Amino acid sequence: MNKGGNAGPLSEMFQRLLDTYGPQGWWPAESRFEMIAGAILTQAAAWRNVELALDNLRSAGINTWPAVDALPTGTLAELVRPSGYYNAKARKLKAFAAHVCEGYGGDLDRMFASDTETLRRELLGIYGIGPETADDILVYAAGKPSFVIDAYTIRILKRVGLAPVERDNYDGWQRLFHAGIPADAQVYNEFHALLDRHHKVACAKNAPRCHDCCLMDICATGTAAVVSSPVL
DNA sequence: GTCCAGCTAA
DNA sequence: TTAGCGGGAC
Repeated sequence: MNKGGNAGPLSEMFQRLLDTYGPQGWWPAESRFEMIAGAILTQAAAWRNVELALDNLRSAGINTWPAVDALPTGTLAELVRPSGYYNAKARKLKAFAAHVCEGYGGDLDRMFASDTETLRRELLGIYGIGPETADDILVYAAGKPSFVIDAYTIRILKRVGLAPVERDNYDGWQRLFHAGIPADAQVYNEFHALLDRHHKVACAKNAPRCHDCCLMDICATGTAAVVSSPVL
């Protein structure tokens, strides 16, 4: 038994990434409202475009869930247009607003008072909140340890040579992290942010820059890529 | 023109 | 399991 799970390959990765890039200071939003709205708006969209949508909401004075609750869906859709899928996303924002307003009088602290698993199930029951968005909200708004899995996370881990014990799906990958890293919201927060950073600077989907990658010596793909094509 | 990518509904 | 939802970057 290793001390607090600190000797496993995931903890090794975390330390390497932290030493290389430093703390990332996530979530990149101005307020808890913008954090949660951003988590919904960033579904299948680049954060750059989400910022344009958040700017529109801010300019329109929409900065609370009761304000979203009171806004017509069509008006909301026009404001969030830059993030794409704007009609669907307006409906999702309205669903979250209705939930927090009708169930908790618009008070997020009251909604987030329950334990991690209870809150996660509750979030997944809201229209438009799937596993990744639920975990974004749990870690970055509620401060609860529920590891965020995204396409970048899975791509980097597969290249390094790690895989879930069970199914190759969201829950399987999340269980891999929960088994290998102590349940600490701050650590989950930082690790996910570092994986995003690593994807941007080194482990991109196409043409990863394996030279000077900080994980090179523990990466199954990187070491092979040096002598062949760097594209997986 | 091609790529990117989470969720719902069927 | 797959189609539909849409924008912006390149």
